[in-house]
Amino acid sequence: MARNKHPEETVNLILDTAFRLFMEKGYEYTSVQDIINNLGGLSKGAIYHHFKSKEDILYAVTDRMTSESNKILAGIRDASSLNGKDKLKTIFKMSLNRPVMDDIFTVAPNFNNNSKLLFNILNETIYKAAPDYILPIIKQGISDGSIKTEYPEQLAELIILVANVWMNPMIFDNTKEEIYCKCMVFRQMMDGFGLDIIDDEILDRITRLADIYEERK
Amino acid sequence: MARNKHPEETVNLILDTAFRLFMEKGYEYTSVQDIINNLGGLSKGAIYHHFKSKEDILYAVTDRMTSESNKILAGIRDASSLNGKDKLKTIFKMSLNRPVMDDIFTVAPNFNNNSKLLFNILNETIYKAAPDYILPIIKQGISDGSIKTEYPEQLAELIILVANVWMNPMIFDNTKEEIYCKCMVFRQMMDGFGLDIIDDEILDRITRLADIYEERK
DNA sequence: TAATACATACCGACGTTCGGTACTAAAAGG
DNA sequence: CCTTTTAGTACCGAACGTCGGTATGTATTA
Repeated sequence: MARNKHPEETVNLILDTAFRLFMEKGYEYTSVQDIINNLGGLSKGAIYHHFKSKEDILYAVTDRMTSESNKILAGIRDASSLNGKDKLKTIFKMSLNRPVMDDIFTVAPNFNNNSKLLFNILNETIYKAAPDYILPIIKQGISDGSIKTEYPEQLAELIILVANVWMNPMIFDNTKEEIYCKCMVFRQMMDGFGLDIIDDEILDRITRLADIYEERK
Repeated sequence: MARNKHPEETVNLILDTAFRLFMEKGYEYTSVQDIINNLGGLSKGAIYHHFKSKEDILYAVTDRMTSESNKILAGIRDASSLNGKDKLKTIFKMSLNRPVMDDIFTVAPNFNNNSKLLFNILNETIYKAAPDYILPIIKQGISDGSIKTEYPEQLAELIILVANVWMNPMIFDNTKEEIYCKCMVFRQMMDGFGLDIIDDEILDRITRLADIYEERK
């Protein structure tokens, strides 16, 4: 294939293709040759020119999956008009209402045979999302009196772990009904921490997403 | 090496060696040849005689890790003298007081670069421990009035996921202090579900385990 | 003698490397 | 202003070493 004047287009093509294959077949069952064969003329050299390893491609793929989400989180975190508790509530609402969620749920990643991808998401959740986005909000909530806890770091971890991983219908392949039950248990958990922020609008949105995921199969 | 009259000894040797290497270097960075080199004379033929694949060895390793634990869980589940809530409490106490816990914590598995092992533990937790051991206890608790919930399946999942994964100091490489904080948040979560079963004895034992793990490094 | 426990030689597929080519854009020269 | 040079980038694809796995052989046991 001819040399591309805009190499970022080639990078994106590689990431698009790899993303699709990783989701369909799993990371370890997708060979570099598989990616090449689905690239439309590009060669092995092209891939290893832009990425230093197959694993490097996976990192770039997960980065692209989470970066947009993280931008939204940062925006809410840095907003000045809300107290801590309301910021948490806004986060749940906003991250569910992103249009890209429909896309991701339509692609329907297969986390079976995809331990590496799940591991990356888990690490991203615990070591980035929790300390960088949720923790500052909880700390603000402690200051402004809207949130009460002695252990903000751990509360941040637990909330985002449960929300991002356990309640993700793709990871554990849940039906709409199971997701609804999980939401209700999550609400009870949050209420137990004095965080009465899961309302019916959020419940509706989550079950609608689970619906999209379920219908696709 | 000469043929062993008791082949289960060879199987155990392979499992011991593989377990150690998987923990030290991670599953995917341990080659079958690595295992052979640490086996003391045994060859590839021996391994593929007793196991059908490298992945099969991993399954056997994780099975051995969880089987003893599961026997204890089954014993408590099937005990007739306790109500549901007390069974839950007993489970937390007993699984922490097993002597084998000290061993596992002294080996100190490395879950970095070990996504596949973590994935297996996660699956074991959600698809076996939760429905087979925790759920029956919660259902009994609902019958005898000691536990109240509308969503027993999801409550079982959440409790055992948080306890087995999030609060496991090996998985997220926590210090003793962090584990103590996690326990306190876990206690608050359980209290929120009306399950006031985490007492000071359990807290002490957990932090002592985290201590053993921390000192080893 | 049949089945089992292992050894050895070998296979194709894999991720990665590397010498090389083709193209582009900017500098240099006319 | 147009051409030539030059250096750097985008990409190619054969080759390499290692991997998980298999086929076959051999000695031991029941």
